[in-house]
Amino acid sequence: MNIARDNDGTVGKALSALELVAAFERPVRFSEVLEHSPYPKATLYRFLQTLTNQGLLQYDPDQGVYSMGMRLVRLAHAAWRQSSLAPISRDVLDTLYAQVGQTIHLAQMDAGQVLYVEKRTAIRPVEMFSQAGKVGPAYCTGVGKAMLAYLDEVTLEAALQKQAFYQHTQFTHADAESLKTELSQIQAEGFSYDREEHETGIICIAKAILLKGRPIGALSITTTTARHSFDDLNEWKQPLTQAVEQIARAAKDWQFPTL
Amino acid sequence: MNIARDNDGTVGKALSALELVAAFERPVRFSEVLEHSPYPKATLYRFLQTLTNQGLLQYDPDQGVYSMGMRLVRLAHAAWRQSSLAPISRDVLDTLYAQVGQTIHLAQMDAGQVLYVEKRTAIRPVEMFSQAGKVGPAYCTGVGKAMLAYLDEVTLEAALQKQAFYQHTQFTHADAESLKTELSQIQAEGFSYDREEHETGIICIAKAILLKGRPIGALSITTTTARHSFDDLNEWKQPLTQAVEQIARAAKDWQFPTL
DNA sequence: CGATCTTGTTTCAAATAATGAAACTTGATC
DNA sequence: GATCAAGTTTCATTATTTGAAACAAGATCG
Repeated sequence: MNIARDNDGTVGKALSALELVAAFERPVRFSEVLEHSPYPKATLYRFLQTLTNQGLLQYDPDQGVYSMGMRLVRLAHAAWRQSSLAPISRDVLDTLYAQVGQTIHLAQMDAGQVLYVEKRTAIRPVEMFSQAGKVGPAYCTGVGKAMLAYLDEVTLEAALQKQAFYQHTQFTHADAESLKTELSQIQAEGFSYDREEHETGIICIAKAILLKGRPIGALSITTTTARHSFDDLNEWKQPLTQAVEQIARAAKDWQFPTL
Repeated sequence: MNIARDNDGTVGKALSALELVAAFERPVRFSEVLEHSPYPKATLYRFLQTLTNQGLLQYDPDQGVYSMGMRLVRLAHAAWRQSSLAPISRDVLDTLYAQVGQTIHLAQMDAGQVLYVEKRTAIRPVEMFSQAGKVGPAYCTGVGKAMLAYLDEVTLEAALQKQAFYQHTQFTHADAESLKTELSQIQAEGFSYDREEHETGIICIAKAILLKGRPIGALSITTTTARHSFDDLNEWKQPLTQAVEQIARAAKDWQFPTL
């Protein structure tokens, strides 16, 4: 396995064109995509045409705009069911939420980023894809750091390359060195914390879900500085650990794919 | 735009290989995929490799199995947000659910099939991707028939080609002719019904969501024969119509992509 | 223990598909 | 009616894909 190159011929290029459209987060004209594209006009044009034929994009002839296609939703449903931790963690999350009454996130690693696959919140019970499928940074979230802490040397380096180290708050790690120091601490301690590193006032405690020593996901309990102190977070260690262990056990049985 | 061919060169073939894996609904060995594949060994092998590199598939070296990749979930999140009716329909569905207290489905058309993008149920409030992304047949569901009824001649014929006409119950339409007769009736009436055509004991009333005369989705209220009669369904005509109109209005503002 | 499958991976010349500069079409704008 | 911008098509060149066959690595068996 190479160091994640996008040298996958036509398929790789077409997918990068798809990402180009996705990045806009709204329907886009051909010319807009072209501006952000490394491909010549005719080439990009054919990519978008192919992607549209394939249902990965949708084309609105009235407005002349492309948007993301619904076939992706169908495919993601299959992905979510067969290789996310979410389906097997449902009951565990329900129980944990009943115990702690705080926002809970279940995340997995994807291309160096944190991908949320399930969530429990009081505010709005049903939010579907608006929650699952969301991505976040790894270097400044509880779940992200929890998973990074258990990656092997090679995978970790690859993941660190992809971190932006954008200074979200004054507490955000500024570089890989600073982050690495905390990672070894997390591994020793078994718990990861977000101390307002991503958003001011938001703190969390997280723990990695391990399968054969490799992190297959992470679970976090989130709160605010207004309601809880850093020390309060530790009171959830026990229920969090229990939930993580239950998910790990379920994953082992369900021959879960390792990363 | 051609009649939806999969003559999209390498990209089309690679995606059909992806669908092949998706169809298993579980992690699969290379040889299992090969058995169901029209491609020669080496070709399929390279497809799976490329798809894995691209994160559309995941490969577990321990078990030697491929499963669907998490990149799909990330992409689908973008698709769901920018081109599904779900985000703009959230409040409308909440209101409708509060009014009728029955299971509600919001669906769109994808490749001749019904794709559910949002749902409200009493049983389990949060189910995420296990609900959204699900697909169902068009010819024997309320939402499916509602949308089919408003398709133009050409698109309808293409869609009808893709219907299986599997006899789920004794009430299921057996062929395109029988279905077409009902479609014109639905168009005249404005409402579509599922009279135990998909599952015994399950009935629903549905209505298409139109934008510029074209169906961009459909909304349905489902119940059981145990609790309601066919006539009872008509009591929901008013709230259903109101909800459909609200969604249509929201879609118009948000320059929603037409199918 | 060596022979024989079975499954997965690589090779390489031939076949095919992708590429992109440029020409062309369409429709809007001045 | 001339000019400009956006989108689409063409076609010779170039690069990628293709797949039969050889190869490797385990399993299974006599």
